Amino acid sequence: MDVSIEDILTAGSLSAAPKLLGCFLVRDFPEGRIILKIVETEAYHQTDPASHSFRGPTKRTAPMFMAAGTIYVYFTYGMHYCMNIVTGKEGEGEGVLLRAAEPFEGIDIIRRNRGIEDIYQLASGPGKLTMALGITDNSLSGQKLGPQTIQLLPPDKPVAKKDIIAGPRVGITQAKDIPWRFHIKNSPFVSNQRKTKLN
DNA sequence: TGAGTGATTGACT
DNA sequence: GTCAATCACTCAT
Repeated sequence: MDVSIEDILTAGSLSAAPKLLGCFLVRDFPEGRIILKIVETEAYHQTDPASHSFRGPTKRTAPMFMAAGTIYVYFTYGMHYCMNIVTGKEGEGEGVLLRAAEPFEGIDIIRRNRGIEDIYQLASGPGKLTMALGITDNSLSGQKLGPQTIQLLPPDKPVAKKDIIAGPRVGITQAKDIPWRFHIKNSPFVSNQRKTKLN
């Protein structure tokens, strides 16, 4: 079964988020190539009040309304960047937040980007993930995935459905039956969830 | 024009 | 387990 990245992304965020698990993020540095395997994602949709796109496009969120495959980087909490991949059709304001990844190749370079050694801490959170990828500003926001930026490659073998955990977020009133958050079962690389209210 | 907010992290108790 | 740091962006005056 051959599923292209394009097929995954154009299907919409709720469909794309679980399918992006196991995909690889590739970025080339002068020192070499780094590869990270996505282990945790979160879907965002214009109908989600928590989504940046909820109130329509602004100067900051404009990339989220661009074509599928566009990178949307935003700055938050005064110190952290988060990376989204735009999904769905142009103008829909859908995206998938990359929350955590497993270092796969170029670990030395990732360690240098992060400034720490612990492999389980290299990309186990949205802010850490961007840092591991060498994202230190929002210059990638609005650009397309690709060799000049960051490449997204399909999984070597698709993640089995039984190994994907879907967790609905709490605290939202709309579409609360839809699970927005996905991660790979038993992966030690998923983000630290101490702060999430998963009662 | 200014106050409030937040899809987090890491340091400290 | 608790809390401060820090700033772009939004919304309300």
